[in-house]
Amino acid sequence: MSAPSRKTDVFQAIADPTRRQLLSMLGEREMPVTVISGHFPMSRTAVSKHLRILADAGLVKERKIGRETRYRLEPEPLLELKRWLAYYERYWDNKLLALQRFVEGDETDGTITLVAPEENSTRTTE
Amino acid sequence: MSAPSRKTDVFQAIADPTRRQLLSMLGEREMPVTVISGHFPMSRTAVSKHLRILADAGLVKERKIGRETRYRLEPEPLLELKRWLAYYERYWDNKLLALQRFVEGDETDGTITLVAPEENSTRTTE
DNA sequence: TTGACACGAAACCTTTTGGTTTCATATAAT
DNA sequence: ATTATATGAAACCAAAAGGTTTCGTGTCAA
Repeated sequence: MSAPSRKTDVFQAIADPTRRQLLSMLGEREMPVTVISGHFPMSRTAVSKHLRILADAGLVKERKIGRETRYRLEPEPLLELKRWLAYYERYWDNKLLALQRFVEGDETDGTITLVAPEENSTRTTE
Repeated sequence: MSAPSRKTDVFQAIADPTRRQLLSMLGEREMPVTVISGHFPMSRTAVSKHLRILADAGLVKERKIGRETRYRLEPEPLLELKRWLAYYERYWDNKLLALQRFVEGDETDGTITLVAPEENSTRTTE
């Protein structure tokens, strides 16, 4: 059970450039919101909302220290991305693609059936 | 130049579950729009728009055959994702994280400075 | 105990997204 | 020629995303 019913999809979470920047920033060290938001051209509240989305995806963890809340990277959910990507690795040596395109040369149904992960097994949004 | 100024961001392109499904479907074989859209609970036009977004991200290639347009997977842009992800691999053996958290034990500025890729080098949206 | 600070929640606004239906055009089939 | 098929473009719409400002609450400092 590597995807423990997270509220937000990892793919969705990393789609936003600001959030990717947040991740790389929090990978370096744990940081409180005000400090983090100092690095962005938007309001603290906006950054806070991005952090919430990342937290909902399990990509960051929060920890309260006195009056401040510190966030840090939680890389684990990225494994889902890694697994997804791993499926496509097989296309990177173009042999398989070359074969397929050869087969596709004629109109018939190709009969090759390999099933990709995701969308059938990784239904987190439900 | 692995990111030849694509119109759409790869991260953005794969954020949508329908589009991920499209990719896995087109990885198997080249297919015309009507056939593809038969597998989805939405209109052909909607699927067509998703295909356009994928094409703008370089993730699919189109090829006209008579009156039909066939689409197929173009995996290359996924390498950007792979590179991005590779950066975070270093966190998966938790040694680095453990070290950081140890350092973070006190309040001082940590001095550890490793720069993540993305957001500085990979500015496609501009 | 009075301020100042750190933060999230709420209400609100604008732009983007994901979808629809309708229409135009190119190609194939009769 | 005429009709049917395959597809994209356009106009439109509702909901989601990404922001903002304002307000309330908890915590630290004087």
